[in-house]
Amino acid sequence: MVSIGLMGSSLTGSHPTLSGRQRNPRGEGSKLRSDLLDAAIALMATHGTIEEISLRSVARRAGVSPTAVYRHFDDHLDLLRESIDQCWEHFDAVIAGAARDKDDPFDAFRVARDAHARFAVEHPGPYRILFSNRIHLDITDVEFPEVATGTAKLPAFQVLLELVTAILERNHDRRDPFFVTVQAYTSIHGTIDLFGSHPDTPWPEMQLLLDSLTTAFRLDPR
Amino acid sequence: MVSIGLMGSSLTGSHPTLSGRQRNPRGEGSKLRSDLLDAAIALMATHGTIEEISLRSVARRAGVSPTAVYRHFDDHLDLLRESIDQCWEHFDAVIAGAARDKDDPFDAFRVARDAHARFAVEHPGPYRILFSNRIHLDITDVEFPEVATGTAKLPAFQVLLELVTAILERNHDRRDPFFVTVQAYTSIHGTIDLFGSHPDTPWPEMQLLLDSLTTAFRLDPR
DNA sequence: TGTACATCAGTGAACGCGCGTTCACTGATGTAC
DNA sequence: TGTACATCAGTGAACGCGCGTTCACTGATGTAC
Repeated sequence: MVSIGLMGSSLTGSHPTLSGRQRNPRGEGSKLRSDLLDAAIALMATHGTIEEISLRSVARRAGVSPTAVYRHFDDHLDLLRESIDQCWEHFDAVIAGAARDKDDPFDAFRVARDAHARFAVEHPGPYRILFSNRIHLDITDVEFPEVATGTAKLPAFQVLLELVTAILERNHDRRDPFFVTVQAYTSIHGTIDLFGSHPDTPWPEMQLLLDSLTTAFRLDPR
Repeated sequence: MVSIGLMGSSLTGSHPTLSGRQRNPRGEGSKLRSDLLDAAIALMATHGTIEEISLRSVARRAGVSPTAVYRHFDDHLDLLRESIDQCWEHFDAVIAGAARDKDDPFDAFRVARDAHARFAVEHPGPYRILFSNRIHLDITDVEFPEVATGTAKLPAFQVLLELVTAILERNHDRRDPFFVTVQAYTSIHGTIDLFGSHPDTPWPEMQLLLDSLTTAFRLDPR
């Protein structure tokens, strides 16, 4: 197993409704900040939509009054934004952590790919919030802007890109690594997303499907 | 072009805020029903999330008082459910309509695939609402249940399945048509979804990507 | 060593808002006699 | 042909709720003198 730094975090859903909370000692007020972020991420797990996560519900979950939130965040939106950033960090750490152990790029790719899928299966709420197609709609009064999408800062994608580059080199394959990575990345995501959105459809085994995609994109050793 | 039955529907975003509406004549009260569904779908286009579509906003959009909604729908949830069903019908009609014209299964597959992508690009809000991974979370008090997912009634998928079956037969390809269709379907969806959720990333041309996927899955004539 | 005070980590009441839903109603129009 | 009445397509006021945010506050704790 890999040290991914989210054991004990609320992503694992371990501590449910921490109430009976007592005031932080002097100088450690910023602990509430991370408690609130954890609470928000825990709520992602049960809601799967940012819009449903209210400031008050986060405060409630953290065992604190709504007004306390304003000591650490500008407003509701700021709280959500920071929570999502934290969630991305978890995700990226999982992918990068999984790949780090393997020397062989073929192994590393498979492991990273599976880590991506496992994250999505184990944390469907956060995954949905991170990835789910929140499109730029040309309206002016957007209350929930494109918090999740950020400009091209996709460390998990970068990891895959490096691995694919190494694989193509090993295979003396002249295809464009970026293009192939996009193929792989979108396929992995699409598989996960459709499995999640149509759970009643009798899909094939996900592992089988992921393997078949890797083969179709010629990312196996040849 | 294909007759897909959504010209003039609010999916096209044509009529903006129909107010100044006057009472339907006797016996035609059910016109309001479809007006309300149209209004709801129009709001999908600007919101991209069911949770943000309130009963009152739909009524407002249709130029009618909130209480009028109850003449045609049980409650808020019923209204949303029906709207989404209507939206699925639009989508399925687009895919089926696109494929119907072509005799050659290779052509038909490409056209259906592109129609899927075009729908997603042109109607990102509805597409997101239809497809976006609303996972079954094991909580009891779900206010917005799995309206979008329905059990395996995916006519658009069925269309692709038939085309892939025909293609494999033509190519004397012994692979399982269902499995290959899943590969193709998830890849198409994944591409669309990631393009939508990371619009700032400099992805390759979508058409290029879709073609490359078709090739990778060996769905071209050989 | 004692005490005044500043700082820190919060709380609690209150606000205006939009929401889903209820209830009693209005007023035009077709129909039975 | 005239009129009473039922039906239909809605309206408008009111409710209780949770929300984001504001404001003034509380009470424990460290620190300066």
